[in-house]
Amino acid sequence: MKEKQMPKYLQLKQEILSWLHTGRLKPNDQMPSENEIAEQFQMSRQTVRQTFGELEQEGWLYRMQGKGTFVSTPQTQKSRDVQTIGILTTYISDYIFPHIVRGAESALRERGYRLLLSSTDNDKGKEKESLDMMMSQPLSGLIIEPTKSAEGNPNLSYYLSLDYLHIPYLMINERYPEMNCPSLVVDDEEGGFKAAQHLIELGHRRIAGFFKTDDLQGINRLKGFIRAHHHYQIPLLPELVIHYLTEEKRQKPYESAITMLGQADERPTAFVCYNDEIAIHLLEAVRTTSLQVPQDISLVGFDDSSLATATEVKLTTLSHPKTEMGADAAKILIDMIQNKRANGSEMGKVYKPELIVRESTIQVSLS
Amino acid sequence: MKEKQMPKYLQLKQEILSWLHTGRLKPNDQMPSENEIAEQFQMSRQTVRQTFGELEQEGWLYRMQGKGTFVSTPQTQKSRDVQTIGILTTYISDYIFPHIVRGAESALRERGYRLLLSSTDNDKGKEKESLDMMMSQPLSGLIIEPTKSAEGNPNLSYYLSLDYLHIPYLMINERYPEMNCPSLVVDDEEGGFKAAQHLIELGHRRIAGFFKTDDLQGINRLKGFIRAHHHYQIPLLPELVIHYLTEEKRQKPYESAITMLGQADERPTAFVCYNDEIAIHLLEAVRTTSLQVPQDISLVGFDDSSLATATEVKLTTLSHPKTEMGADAAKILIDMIQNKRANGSEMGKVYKPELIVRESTIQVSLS
DNA sequence: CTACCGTATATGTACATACAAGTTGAGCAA
DNA sequence: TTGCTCAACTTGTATGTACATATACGGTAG
Repeated sequence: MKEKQMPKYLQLKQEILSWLHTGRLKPNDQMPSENEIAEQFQMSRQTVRQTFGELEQEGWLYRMQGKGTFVSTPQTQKSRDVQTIGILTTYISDYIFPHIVRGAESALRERGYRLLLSSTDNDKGKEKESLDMMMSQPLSGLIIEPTKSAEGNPNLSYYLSLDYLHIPYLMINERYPEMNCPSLVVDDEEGGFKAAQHLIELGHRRIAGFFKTDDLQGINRLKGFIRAHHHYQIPLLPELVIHYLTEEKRQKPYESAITMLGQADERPTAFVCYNDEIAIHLLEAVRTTSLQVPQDISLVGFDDSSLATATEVKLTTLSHPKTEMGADAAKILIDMIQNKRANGSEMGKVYKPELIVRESTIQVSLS
Repeated sequence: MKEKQMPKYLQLKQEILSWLHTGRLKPNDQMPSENEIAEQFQMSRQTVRQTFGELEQEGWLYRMQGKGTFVSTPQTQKSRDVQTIGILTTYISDYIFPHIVRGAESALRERGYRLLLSSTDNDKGKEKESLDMMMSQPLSGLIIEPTKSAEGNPNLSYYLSLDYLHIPYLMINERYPEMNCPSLVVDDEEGGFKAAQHLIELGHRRIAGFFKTDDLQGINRLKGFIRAHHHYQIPLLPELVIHYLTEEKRQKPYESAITMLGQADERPTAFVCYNDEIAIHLLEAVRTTSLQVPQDISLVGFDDSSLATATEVKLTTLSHPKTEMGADAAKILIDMIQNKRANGSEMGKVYKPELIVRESTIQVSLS
């Protein structure tokens, strides 16, 4: 009797599970009563109860006092094959993130994955919290848009624990060389270059730049902006380069622009803006003076957001993959999950931004 | 002895859980043996086993045959109490939904819940799919923004299964009287009324309305628009009321507006638009003629989105709670979960939209 | 027909006992 | 000291009983 190795209550469990799997018992069927089973299998009712107790815990059965024991409905039992993927983003509602999330969501849904969403509000503490909550239940993969990237990677050690748990992850909008994961980024340096190049080719020589410098995105755009000046051998005037922090975005660029526009003799003829939001903001600033866009000031934004075409003067801007990036992230992550390639920084992608010329930039009058 | 209502094995469970929470027992501490507990609490060893069994199932304890019973390490135990809540929305990236999601997400995260997000793209089939995937693992609650509401509730039977599973849910932006759940809605009829009222009080008499009529939101706004005309005894000209479907939103309102503006003698003096997006669109339409906003045409939008202030002429519009609504939905849902009130349509909320007067509406010249 | 009351039967709680099986450490023998 | 046995613990399995409590159903009084 080799089967004796398995305790009776487990043998009974196997037997009942086979009834369920073979369809001998269907959802909502009533089980034989505890006493019936006990008699049939020549065991005591308490042992049957032990078996039923485990099967109830695992969701196969449910019991109703006075009525009997029943088989659970399928959705409660076979919950196994849907996997979950998390997205950790900085600001859910701002700007272009909804488009990224949308791209990822639809790609995931098509492939039968669920999406967990959490935002960090660019707060390291919240980032840790969010990671904790996400990993509280089985997670198949994670898409991360990191927090405050220009200051390094605060939760690095935390992300490394993902490696330990063999949870594949990738990063969007940012790349950390020290982390061995794919990253999907826009070549912001190229974007900054193209923005400045476009204006220079239109004859502009005094170009102001407004860049948020507490994330790598802003710093890279600024780098490209500077490189274009060097490349075309245009002197870059320090007083025309404004950098600001996230907290200052409502005031500093606006006020700096007003100040610049007040100096009639050394006034810039074009603005390159960190993104469309700031561009719209500076468009306002220009309007408060007697100057006009694009006649007096040409304006270039970034990201090709919905704001860019909402204005009367449609913004010239640089494209951002948005939805495509989200969808790509989802696809690559699923590929990593299915092929068990938990690392693979070679799977990343770099998107080249395209210049979209609209109405906010014109040839400068050669006087 | 009122406490006698609770079975002994549950009383013991509470007691032991309190030991864990107060730190009297720390992770990896050894528990007293089953016999010791049995003697201390004057109960049989079997009863203690029943308690220990549940606590082990729930991850608080682990047992080693021959050695004893021990307290689990934190990561193993508290993985239990993170619950998941789903949001089912029509379009993730459009317009105001990101703000709703953001409000809900931050309220949920504060309270230790995770957020599952899924969008339906206003497709009944996808709605069913999304529901399936969401419920494939334990779900504590669901926030639903229903699909195509003006045509009835296609997946009604599906939602009723939520009742059966005792999953609390609520609806936002829409109310179905036949469903016994709370709903958070904006009083769109009131909004439509206020928009028209504002223009009427500014002296406008020929007011055109553009309404999307394949959801209740649009129909209610239209209702309010009509009611205002009746209330002020202004004749409502049928040719000035345009209704369109979601698929037509890019062409029909725009073209209708152009046509209207072409008729010099019977030209309307104001537009009420279904939302800010259409308002911006019609602002474009006006610009293509030689007319101006607000001098020739006053314009009222809906929802107070970011688009409303992106334009040169800031839009007069009606407020929408957005973030607040998302946060409220999350709070109410958590309340329902914690108080086991699976039904409770009385917990809903109706938001009164406020008129936000900006630059796109002016007093009509009394000629 | 309705309201009420048993009865039968189901699960829920509680206790007692017995033995199996794994762990530990004391104590003894080589 | 080393290696062994064995007693004394632990948890695991199994069975027995008893009573509480919820449900369904049939019969009876009104």
